[in-house]
Amino acid sequence: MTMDRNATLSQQINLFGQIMRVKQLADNMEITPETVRYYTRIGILNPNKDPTNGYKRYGQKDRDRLHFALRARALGFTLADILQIISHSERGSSPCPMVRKLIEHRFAEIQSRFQDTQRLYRHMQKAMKTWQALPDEEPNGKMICALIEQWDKK
Amino acid sequence: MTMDRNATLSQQINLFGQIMRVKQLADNMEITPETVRYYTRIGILNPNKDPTNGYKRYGQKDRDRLHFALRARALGFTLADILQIISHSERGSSPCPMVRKLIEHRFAEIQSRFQDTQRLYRHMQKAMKTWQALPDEEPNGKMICALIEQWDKK
DNA sequence: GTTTGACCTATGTGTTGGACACAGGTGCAC
DNA sequence: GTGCACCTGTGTCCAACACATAGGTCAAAC
Repeated sequence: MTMDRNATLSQQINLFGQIMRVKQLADNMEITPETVRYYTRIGILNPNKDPTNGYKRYGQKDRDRLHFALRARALGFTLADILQIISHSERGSSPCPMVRKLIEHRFAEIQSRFQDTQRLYRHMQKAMKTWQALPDEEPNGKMICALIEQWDKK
Repeated sequence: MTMDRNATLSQQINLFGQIMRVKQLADNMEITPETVRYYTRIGILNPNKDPTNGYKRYGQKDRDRLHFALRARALGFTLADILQIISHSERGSSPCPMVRKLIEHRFAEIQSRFQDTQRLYRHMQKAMKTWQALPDEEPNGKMICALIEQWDKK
């Protein structure tokens, strides 16, 4: 009954109701339309199509999925993980046990990434301090940049 | 004498001399041949070619460049940075002032990456703790995975 | 002398999570 | 009826490689 396709009106109504188009959904979730399109391409969202113009129509289910996806991503899951979780839950059983396993795995990854970045960060900090004192030098056939070449071995 | 357990005679001689082939250089620098090939493709290395078989021949200059590149990369420079530094130094002037500017830039990047990763890391840590206590639940049309959906709003 | 196996070549594709460009169609307020 | 924002599909690009394919080369073992 509230399904008219008068755009101005339906845009407002759809905020409470059923169907959104790309930009509207994107704005609503505070992401870009590109991201919505991308998630649609890889199957996280699957809108049906307005037969009159081919525009994608996103319903409540898509909003739920997108909402879930954005939270999961913020927790370190990959889009592939998310896809897997969704299709698992689609088949009726709880994906939570899988999620528990997945998060342990991702956690280990993030941890090692964190440590790598931390090492790099400290390395750069130290290098910057050392360099304050060092003079610039011309390249001399053996060295390309004195600052980097003379940085301590490993 | 006992340089490389599997090396042929000519390979051993070349370790003291001028010319190496891909794998030899890779082993020597402890990276993969793929990386050597990649750096060659993008111009960080430029070997000449053995006219008899088309094999790439890496000389001392390539070794210097690769050595430099690996150190610079470990300090957070991108390969594009490295390429720029090398070509700058090739033109005779010291790239050091450029390097100083570049590192400041990269440092800021690493710092923000570091903080992002750190946030994510703590976020996951907290989530994992919370989840220990939570029960698994079946998906119920509105929720896909209770663990993630009920995770606190940002 | 041939076969094995490790190496080499060039080229192309896949990875992650989108961003951006393009060419053209649609919707709607003015 | 014009202009603008939006939509469509397709394709390319980013970083830093890894991996696959198909074929050529080389030294040594049989």
